[in-house]
Parts: sequence; structure tokens; C-alpha cells
Amino acid sequence: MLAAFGRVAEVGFEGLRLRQVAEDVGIDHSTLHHHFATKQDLVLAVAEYATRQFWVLGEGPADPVRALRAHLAGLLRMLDERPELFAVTVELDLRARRDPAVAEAMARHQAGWREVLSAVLAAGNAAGAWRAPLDVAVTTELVIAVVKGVRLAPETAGAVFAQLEDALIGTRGEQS
Amino acid sequence: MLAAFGRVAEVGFEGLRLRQVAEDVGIDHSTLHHHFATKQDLVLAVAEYATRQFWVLGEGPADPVRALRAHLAGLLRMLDERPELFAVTVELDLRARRDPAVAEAMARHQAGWREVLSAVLAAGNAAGAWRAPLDVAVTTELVIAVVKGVRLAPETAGAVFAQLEDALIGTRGEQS
DNA sequence: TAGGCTCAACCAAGTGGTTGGTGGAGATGC
DNA sequence: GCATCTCCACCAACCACTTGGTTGAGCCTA
Repeated sequence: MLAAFGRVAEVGFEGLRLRQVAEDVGIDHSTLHHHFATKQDLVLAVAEYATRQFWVLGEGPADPVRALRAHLAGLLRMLDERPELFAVTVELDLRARRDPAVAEAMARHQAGWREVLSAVLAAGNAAGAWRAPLDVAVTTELVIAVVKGVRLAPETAGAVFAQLEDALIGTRGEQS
Repeated sequence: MLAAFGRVAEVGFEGLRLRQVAEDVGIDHSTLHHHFATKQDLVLAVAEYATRQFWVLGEGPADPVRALRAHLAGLLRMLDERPELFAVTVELDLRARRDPAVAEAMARHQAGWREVLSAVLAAGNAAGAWRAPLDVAVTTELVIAVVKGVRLAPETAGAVFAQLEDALIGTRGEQS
């Protein structure tokens, strides 16, 4: 019953109404309580659904440069095809400040992401793939910041990602 | 009466209650309506107050490198001293998706920011101050994305900004 | 007298959540 | 076959409470 996710994307958590969600699914709002005891449970389910969507980005190529490019390309495609997903992510980041349960879900999500990125960046260091050796931890945060910062502006994402790649990798080649 | 801002920072727009705001100021909630006809007006006032806070970042040094560093340093200090301000900004970005008035306010805000950044980056291009000539428009978006992406994670901002400077400026010197 | 602020009381429209009950599918016993 | 029982998804009605907003009257200063 995670069509509730759609509502969050549309009206945000602020406008999330159990009755509306129930109607979307075609059931009574009291029936909804049968599946999610409380509104908080629904929110949490949305959070976990949303973060799970990023699992598709799994492992990339072994080559660090191509792995980084693939990672960003994957995000870019998602950003293009499912912008609401990223909007909800912003919403969740914000909500995590007040809702410990959401905070924990998002922390898990980001820990995984951070791990993937760090691995790629460290591998690139080992292979001398970057313009210069990188501080893995900090660069990870930089990449995350860029992605997060671009979530609500999908139009600019493509160019920004390319620029970021340029800044990290030395190559100035244009890729498809 | 922009102590309402504090409430937004604390509970977000989702939890913003006119009665609570009024109580903070020590007046009745109906009196609040005397100053802000509608809740929307209050929200808009908060939006304009919040964006106005960034005016203090005005002009920087003439030298592009120092201007960029000063710009980021200024943001970093604000991020450190008034993290709520940035949290509210995120909240506003999100709200702008549904509220045209807020959207317009944020658009104005960002247009100004974009202008400042573009000017600095273009000046740096002219002076050959960067590691390599930059695409001004795209790099502007990149910097904006980084700043936006770091709004909810002030701890990482310092290192991330430094890394960004490193990537744009060629110098590898450590600054205070 | 007039005008700006203030409040108490009120209102309609929701809000999340609860309760008691209906009907159908599947298992069980005979 | 048939009655029974249990579980599950479901709903209508309801509840206590909150919300943004309105009204009318008082207060104070000019």
C-alpha cells in the first residue's frame, strides 16, 4: 500500500492526510489503520520504500573511473525518470531532524551510500585514477552534498555531475 | 513579529501553528491575524526574512580567489552560528514546489546568489585564477548544489568547502 | 471621536484514531 | 455436503481535539 508514497511526493508530509491516501487506494481511512496502526507507521513505511529504491544502483564496474561515472549516471537517470523520489528524499531528510525513527532509517540509507562511494574513491586512489590523490572521507561528503544539492533541480544535474567528474577525474573528454 | 521564524526552524512548516507563534510573542492568536491576515502571509514573511539574512554576505574582495574563499567562509560561519537558518531554507525550497508565492521569493533569492557567484567565477576566468578555465554557469550551479547539499550537515561543511575550493582553485595551500 | 491593538468567545472544517460490526475465504469437524 | 469457527480486509459512524479564521467589544493614545 505504498501508493501513499505518491501522495507524499505530491503534497509532502505536511499535506499527508490518511483519508486521502486511503481514498487513493480505494479503501476507507479506518481500513488504512488496519494496515498501519498509526500515521507514523505509514511515514516510516514511505521512508523505507523510498530509500530502498536506491538499491538498484548496486555494484558498478570495477574500474574506479567508470564506477564513479556509472554511479552518477545512474543517479542522473533516476533523477530524470523519477524526480518525485528525490523530492521525497529531501522531505525525509528534513523530517529526520524531528523524527528519530525516520532519522535512523535515513542514517542507514546514507551509511550504505557512503560506503559505496568511499570504496570507489579509495580504489581510485589506489589505482591513481584521479587527478590527484583524494581525501576519501571528505570527497565522499562532497559528492553526497552535490547530489543532495541537486535533488530539487534535476535540470541542472547533468551538467553539474559532469563538472564534478571533471574536477575529480583529470580527463577532459566528453562522454556520451 | 518574525519570532515565527524560530518556530519554523524548530517544528518546520508542517508543525507551524498560529496559536503557538502567537503565544511565543505573548499575544492572542486572533491578534496575530491583525498583523498577518492569513497564515500564508506569515509563511511568506518568514521566507523573505530568511532569504534577507543572506544579504550580509554582500560584496567580497576584488581578487576572485579570495572572493570565492570569503564567500564560502561566510556561508560556513553562518552555517555554524545559525544552522536553523539553513534548515528553514531547505524547508522553503521544498515548500516552493507547491506555493507559487514562496517559489517566487526563493527564485529572487537564488537569482541574486547566482549572480554573485557567476561574477566571481567569471572574474576568475578573466584573471586565470582557476586551475583551468571554467564554465561559469555550470560551476555556479555546482557551488550552489554543494552549499545546498550541506545545509543539513553543518559538521561536514568545512571540509567539503575546502575540498571544493581545492578542486576549483589549483592551490593546495592550507588556509586558516 | 477616531484608529490602532488587543482579547475572549466562537465557528466550520477538518484531524488522527477508535469502535462495533459485516461479509467472504479457508480450515475443521461431522 | 454442510455447519461451524476463525481470520482477515473492510466499512459507517463516531469521538475528542485542533486548526485557521471571524466577530464584537474593550482599551489606550492622539
